[in-house]
Amino acid sequence: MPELPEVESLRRILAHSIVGRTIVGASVADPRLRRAVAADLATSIAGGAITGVQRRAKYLLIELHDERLLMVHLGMSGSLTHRHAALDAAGFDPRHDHVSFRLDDGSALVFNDPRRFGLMKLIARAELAAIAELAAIGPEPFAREFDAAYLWKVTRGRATAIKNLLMDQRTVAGVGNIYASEILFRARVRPTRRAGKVTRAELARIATITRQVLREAIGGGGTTFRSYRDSRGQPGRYAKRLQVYDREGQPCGACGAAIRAVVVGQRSSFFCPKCQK
DNA sequence: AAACATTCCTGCACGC
DNA sequence: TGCGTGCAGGAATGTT
Repeated sequence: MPELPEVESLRRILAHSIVGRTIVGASVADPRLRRAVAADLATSIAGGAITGVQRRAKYLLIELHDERLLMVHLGMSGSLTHRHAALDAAGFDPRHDHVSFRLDDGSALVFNDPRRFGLMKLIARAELAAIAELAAIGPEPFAREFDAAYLWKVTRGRATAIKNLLMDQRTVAGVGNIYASEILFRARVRPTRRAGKVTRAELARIATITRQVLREAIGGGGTTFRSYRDSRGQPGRYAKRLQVYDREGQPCGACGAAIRAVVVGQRSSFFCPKCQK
């Protein structure tokens, strides 16, 4: 489910709700995620005081007082909800609540992931840069270095579709299937265009618009297409503002032509055949 | 019942 | 030949 805006929305909420709390205990009901949750996670994390919540690409990094970080990826269907015990025997999902952290105020932080494509592990801050999942990830879209010149450099000579490259985390961090279609629509570039053939002016638009779309989506609390919920169980409000994603056959808001769907790199993609070249 | 918000791995083709 | 890189396709899995 989550791309950068969803993870960032989650981060902002958690930064208010769990920083200052201490993890007093944890339990792993099912360790079988994308990679198995370490057997000692529950015992190792107990006593950890939460000092901050950061994000890198689509990874959430929960900082502990002892220079360790709990690294969480939500995969396709994961969620991290902050539950207040009194409210909530009802919200318990025995099938997919895989990992729970008990906090010192009686609340719980629960990782739920039906498809189990997610990831959860405890790492030392010092090894952050060397973590395999993060090492090859490209610049954050809001970083200075992500600009037209950078995109020019990484797209030249590349035969793959521009949408594939935009979704490749090595190119830029955090863009996934929904926002890639939205960005290319606003930049007026077809998702199928060979990356090496995209012009300098178009790349400049893509860089600017990537930031714009992601910023707006964060402002809307992210997009709920099917199942995304934030840590309070709320859906994102940005879905109603999507202009092409999942809108095959509907009129383009700019020109009225019917939105088309194509498969690019095995992912469904949407575009306006008239506005996007 | 086909499709799905992600990532990782494999195998093949190509160039030096 | 051998090696590195780019690219396509498949797999992991449960839900709607």
